Amino acid sequence: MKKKIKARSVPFSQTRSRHASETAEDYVEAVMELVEEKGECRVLDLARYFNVSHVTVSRIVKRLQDEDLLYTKPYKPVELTAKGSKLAKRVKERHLIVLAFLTKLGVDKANAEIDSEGIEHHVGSKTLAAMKNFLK
Amino acid sequence: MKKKIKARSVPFSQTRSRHASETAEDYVEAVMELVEEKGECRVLDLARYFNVSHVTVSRIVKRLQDEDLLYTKPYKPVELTAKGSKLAKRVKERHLIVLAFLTKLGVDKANAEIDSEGIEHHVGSKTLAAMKNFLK
DNA sequence: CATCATCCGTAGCCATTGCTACATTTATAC
DNA sequence: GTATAAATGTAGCAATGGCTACGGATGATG
Ligand SMILES: [Mn+2]
Ligand SMILES: [Mn+2]
Ligand SMILES: [Mn+2]
Ligand SMILES: [Mn+2]
Repeated sequence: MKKKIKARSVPFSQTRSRHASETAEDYVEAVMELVEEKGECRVLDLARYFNVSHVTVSRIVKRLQDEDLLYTKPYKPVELTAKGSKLAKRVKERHLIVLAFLTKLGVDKANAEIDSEGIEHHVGSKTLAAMKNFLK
Repeated sequence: MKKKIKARSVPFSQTRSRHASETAEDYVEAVMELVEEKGECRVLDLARYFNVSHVTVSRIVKRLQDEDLLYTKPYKPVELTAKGSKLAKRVKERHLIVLAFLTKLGVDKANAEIDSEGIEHHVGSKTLAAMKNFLK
């Protein structure tokens, strides 16, 4: 009889799917923060924020506008749509929970900020609930 | 005076860098596990493991061979190099710690397996140490 | 209002990771 | 040994997200 190989395809498929939404999540969160801090969010603000070129930002903003998450016009600031704003709030809340969780776990601020920026996108509802519970 | 925008580029740069190593990490870990479980690791084993086509696997194996992590010849099994084996052990150990950590935190097995597959690549040495400490 | 610096768009390149379709090699069955 | 099945390779396409180079638009300065 053939040896059974443990099915591991589900976690990998889920991880790929999460990576596919990662850019959208980071961008709407960034736009929300930049609008709060500066009053408006320009392409170059996002480029500096993410440390990428303005070309990369411009193309991604266009795609997210097609997905109805962002709104902009040529040479105008980038704004959140209603859908984008809703997503941004969810994403930011999750990010803050992950950051607070790592901090309470004993990770220093700098490393908690670095690691939470990646971890946030891989935290499902069950894990998020467990983190919230730990924080109480 | 212009409002100071908090510098957030470091976490994003680090996250991009971690994503760039993610495929290599997952592949060497998979090869190690498949060799352990089946005796050898074929291209199609990896395709089923990751739930991607054999073409995707074949191209990635070629790249990782160039990076001296894997070794193979046409129509032959895929093997780990010394460098790949060393990386696989580190990666698998980290993965197991993250999985055990989530489980101890109260996350069910299925979700812990899904989330840990993505989270593992964003856990730095400080966070890993904090998780290990929590497990004690 | 003319100039200049800044911001932004476009063209075009690359790497990575997905895919289907088809060709070839290897292993299995008869 | 030959036919068939399975595994692997190759060709070629798409989406995403990096980049540089260049040119046009916008806004500030004088
Ligand atoms: Mn993030
Ligand atoms: Mn974030
Ligand atoms: Mn993984
Ligand atoms: Mn990730």
